[in-house]
Amino acid sequence: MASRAATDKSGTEANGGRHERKRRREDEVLEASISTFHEQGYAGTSVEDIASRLGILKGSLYHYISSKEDLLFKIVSEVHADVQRILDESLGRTDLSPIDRIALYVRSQAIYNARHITRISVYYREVDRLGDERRAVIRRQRRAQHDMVTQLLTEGQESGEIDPSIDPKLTSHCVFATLVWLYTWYKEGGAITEDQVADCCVGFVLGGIAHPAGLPTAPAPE
Amino acid sequence: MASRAATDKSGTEANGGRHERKRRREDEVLEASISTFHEQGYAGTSVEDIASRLGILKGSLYHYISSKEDLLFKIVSEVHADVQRILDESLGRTDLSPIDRIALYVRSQAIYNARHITRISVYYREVDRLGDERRAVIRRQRRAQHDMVTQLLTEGQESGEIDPSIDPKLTSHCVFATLVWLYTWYKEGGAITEDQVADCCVGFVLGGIAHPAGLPTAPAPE
DNA sequence: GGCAGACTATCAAGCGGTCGGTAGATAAAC
DNA sequence: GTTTATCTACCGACCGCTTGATAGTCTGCC
Repeated sequence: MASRAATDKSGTEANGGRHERKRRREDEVLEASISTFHEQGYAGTSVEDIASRLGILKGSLYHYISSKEDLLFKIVSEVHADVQRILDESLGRTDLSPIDRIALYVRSQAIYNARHITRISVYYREVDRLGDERRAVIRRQRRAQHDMVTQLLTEGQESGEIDPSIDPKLTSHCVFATLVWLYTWYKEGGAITEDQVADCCVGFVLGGIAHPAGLPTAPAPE
Repeated sequence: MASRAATDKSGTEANGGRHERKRRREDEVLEASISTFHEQGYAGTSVEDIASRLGILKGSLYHYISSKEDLLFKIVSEVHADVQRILDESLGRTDLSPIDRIALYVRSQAIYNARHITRISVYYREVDRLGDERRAVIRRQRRAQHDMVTQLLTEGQESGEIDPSIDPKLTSHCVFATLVWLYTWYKEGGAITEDQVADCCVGFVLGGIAHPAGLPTAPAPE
């Protein structure tokens, strides 16, 4: 749904491509895992839970997977690739100004997140359940993404579009926050459309980084 | 630390108040649970893990707790009370304008979150592990908090301080996002101070909701 | 008839939780 | 001031159940 397009490479058959069907089943396994991990959490999900969702028994599921953690890693990797693609596509638009690139990125990512709540939720909540090495890999990749946004903010400051007084590193965390947090409150198929959500996020982020228009200084607490 | 003040009600003894010592131990149990839940997640934490952290055996820990879920509920309730207090204190400042109240709230909550990363992390990540009824209670309380911020944003729109084109309901989610997401990236005791974090959050949020043409008193160029 | 895909049976480990028991401090009784 | 009773905090073994994972068997499609 989210990542792979239907690239039929079987020459003769109409539907029953060998590898095609196997790949489709593997996608179903992944999909079932994502839903279950989303609902119950990784540690709270048993392999049997996933198997039940697929209508098979636990032992049968091991025909497709090598371990539970492997499953999580596959999910996280796949989502990461999606997120990276969105980031690359937006930041690669050198025909746009920095702030327009940010707007494009926020909009694209917001819509993706609204459309794939379960994936994003698992991607951000369950990384720590991976083994040490794999977790380190993901963390490094994520830091790279953070650096890309930070760099973009810095460019915007240099070009005079973005408030020069903000800290790009800290602020990019706020940008991610706005986007990621969607998974906790947005309901697919509800009254709020993806576009409304995207508009809200874009407006919030752009306002948060734009040149100050004489904002009031916050009073100190207490 | 976060919630209870030291109210010594033992009349005669200097230190060894009976109930005082028991209460202190209960706090240690809670503290150890918070740390372990934060590091390993609720489902990934065994009761034995917590007991080990306290230097006792699992069976002994049940002298203080009635169940694992009870422990989580106690933590969540305690943190919720803290968060509610911050919200009440900020929104109760009727001497301040709506936008100043928001700024105060964001600053107070940001500092609290930066100071209590582990608590906030557990509070927001592990609610779903509670039983149905308890989860419903917390969810209802949280929605009430959300409504309070939404209401405040609406007031700000009416008073002309806040961009009338934004959706208060959606935007308050963004405000919470900025604050809560802190637990994923801020490190206590690092190079970044709590004040820097708070400044960043306040700036980001105020920018994200401010009137696009600037404040009535300080109109912006462009 | 070969093989993918499902089932059955089983394992060792770990889980939350219970229970009988005890060492030591405290407090009351004599 | 010694004995007796009570309480707190903890131990360590155990129960019933679930877990992730493995191995062997059956079945039906190409």
